[in-house]
Amino acid sequence: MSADKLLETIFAGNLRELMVISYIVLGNNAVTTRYIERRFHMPVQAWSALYAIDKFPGIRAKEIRHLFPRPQNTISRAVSLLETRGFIVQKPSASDGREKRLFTTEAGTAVLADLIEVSRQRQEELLGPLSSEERAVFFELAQKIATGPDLLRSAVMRS
Amino acid sequence: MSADKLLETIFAGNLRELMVISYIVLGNNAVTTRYIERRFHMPVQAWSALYAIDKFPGIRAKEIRHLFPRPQNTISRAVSLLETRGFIVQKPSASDGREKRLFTTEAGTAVLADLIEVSRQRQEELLGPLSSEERAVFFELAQKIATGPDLLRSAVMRS
DNA sequence: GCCATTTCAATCCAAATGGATCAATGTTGC
DNA sequence: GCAACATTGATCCATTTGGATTGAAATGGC
Repeated sequence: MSADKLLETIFAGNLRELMVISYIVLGNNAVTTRYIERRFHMPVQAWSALYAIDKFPGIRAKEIRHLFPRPQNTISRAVSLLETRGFIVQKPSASDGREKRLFTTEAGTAVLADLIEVSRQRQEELLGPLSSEERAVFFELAQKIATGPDLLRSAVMRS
Repeated sequence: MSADKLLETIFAGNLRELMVISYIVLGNNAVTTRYIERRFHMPVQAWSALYAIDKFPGIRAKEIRHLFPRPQNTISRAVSLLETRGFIVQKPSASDGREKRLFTTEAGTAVLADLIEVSRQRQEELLGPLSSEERAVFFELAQKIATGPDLLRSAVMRS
């Protein structure tokens, strides 16, 4: 059966919304992850962390998790990698000795500019099928889902 | 800074669409993946494969990749796990000795029913913030993105 | 002030991942 | 018909992952 036919059937089932989201993300990740690793020699979570640190100078590692919900040690390693590369510096927090405040360096800002530009282009490509009105609607609805009460905590799938 | 404030800022940036999609998926995966592993003792890609095999009896391993774009060996291992568990059987294709046609067993169908039910409930939970009209629009737009020409092949991020 | 508890981030290590290779089978060109 | 090439799916193995633990620092109860 052709790929199109397979997709059409899956996207007509009960789980269509989960399926379509999963498909978009698996498909996009295959492209994006490999590219970023090849060109920038860092895992995606490192660039995510760099983006967060640049947007919020002085952010703490644990706060990055609020933006990119990944395991704690993943962030820890990403931060450590960014520091090794000289893209960020860590300054112990004045108010709490356990915390480290994170800041981008000039080198970090420079590499981030490239990362952002290529990501922005990729975003245009990905959303190419939508008109600008559709795109705005899509974002609005996705934001509602993202900020909904049950995204991170499920009653159905409670652990 | 509060988690809400952080998100608000990120969702106001240039990369807002990528950020919101990434946030939804990372957040949902943290919940879903752990639950499925604990309750069903299988990785997510195994249940995806089971779902595909049940929807398309006789599907080949390579075709599953069209539905769930994962590395080939990931599918291969998932299929092997499902067979070990007795959830599927493999029958060598009559027309091509390399191919194996995949079929669910009764045990496979039974466990899949539970998986589908809990996934459907999770889907309702996740999409709870949307009205049914919004939900239909969201799906339609997501499907456009999913079936767009550049999802799996990027000009910007060509490897 | 002191001990128990909590919180932050680093590290440990068993398990999973995925790019690369391989073996088996099919297809093509001649 | 056969040699070169392509395709399917399994396996290899170096790297990554993430749950669990640890260590260090802060907080709370009394």
